[in-house]
Amino acid sequence: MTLAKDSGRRSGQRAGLDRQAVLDAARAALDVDGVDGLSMRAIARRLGVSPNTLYSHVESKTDLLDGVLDDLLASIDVPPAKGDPQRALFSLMISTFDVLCAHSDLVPLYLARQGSRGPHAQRLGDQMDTLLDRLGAGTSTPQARRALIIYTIGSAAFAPGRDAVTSALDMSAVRDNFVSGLTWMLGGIAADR
Amino acid sequence: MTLAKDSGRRSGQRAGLDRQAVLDAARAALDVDGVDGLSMRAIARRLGVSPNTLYSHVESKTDLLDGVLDDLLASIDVPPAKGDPQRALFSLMISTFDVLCAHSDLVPLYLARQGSRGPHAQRLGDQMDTLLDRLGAGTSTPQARRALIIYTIGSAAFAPGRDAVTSALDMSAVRDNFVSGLTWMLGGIAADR
DNA sequence: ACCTGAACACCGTTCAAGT
DNA sequence: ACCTGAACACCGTTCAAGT
Repeated sequence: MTLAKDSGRRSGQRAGLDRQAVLDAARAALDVDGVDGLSMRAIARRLGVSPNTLYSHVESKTDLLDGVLDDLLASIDVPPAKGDPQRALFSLMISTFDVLCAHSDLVPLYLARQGSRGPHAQRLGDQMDTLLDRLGAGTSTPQARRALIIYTIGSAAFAPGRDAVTSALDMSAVRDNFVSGLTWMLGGIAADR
Repeated sequence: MTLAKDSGRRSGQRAGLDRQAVLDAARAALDVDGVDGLSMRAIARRLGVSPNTLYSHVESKTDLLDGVLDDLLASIDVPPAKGDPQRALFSLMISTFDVLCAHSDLVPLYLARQGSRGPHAQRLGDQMDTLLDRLGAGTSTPQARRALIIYTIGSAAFAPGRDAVTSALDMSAVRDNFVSGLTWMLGGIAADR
């Protein structure tokens, strides 16, 4: 029943973990048990290891959450900066929304730390900047980027969570609503040019 | 030093609390210690009462947070629905942003429960609806309301927290940035009419 | 009805010690 | 360097009992 609780390991014996293994276990815990599964002790249990060994691979719970989050952002496909920049921005933000929505209960924790500074978040921000420049946002590119990020992350946080009773119809309404707001905002940005 | 820890009360003796007294203590704890002060045990300590007596006046911690939040929203001044609806919406959202910003560390908890359904939140939503109708949003009024709420709450969540080292200059830049996005979004909504 | 002590099942993190 | 047991200082909540 209890999976690998007493693994019979003595003090000096290794379990063969590294940072990525811990992050992977955290993601698995998140997928199965939601944000409640993201406790140090639950992750350690899942790895068959005592809670404090996580600190050999991760600085703190905050550090772990940052890692999980950036791993999540890795699965956003960044479209090439060709063609209509407004269309490209549109699909980039929708991709981000979809990925974050799949873990909407994690997003408020994300917000609490004011966004990640991980490499994948950086990559997304850079791509947004070049697209906004090409759209003609000019000197207001940083403000536009920030507004789009806030709206997208906020929308994902407001999306129905994993435990909510939500029909596919409700979910598509939420998505349509996100698209409406995104259209308004992008339209406003483009009109300023 | 420890304020009213052992108050010498025996089992049957009342402390004279009611729901509002608990909510007030919670707000005081929030103002002094930030969101970390918002634990049942810390609030009880502040009231000189044992932790479990809070459950005589509050259903759960979630219920308490809802109460604190709606008390906060009460201090948003809702402008009369006269004059230019776009200007009125503008100032309504900015008032909301300012109030939420004063407790930006609370906002992610707010988001996690997808907004409050308290009486004051209701009042704000109703006012937004009438203003959006007067702006000519028509059938897209619900989407516009939702987009504006998400952007405003998200912006407050992203505002620098109480412990961050933030100059007044940074804070006003954050506010200016919020205004930029709000302008774009309102412009987009009005242009659809 | 309101409050108490005690308990339950948890947290994140640190520390000394073992290999 | 990686892992352990034990401990510290917390959580939210429930339960039986007292007035």
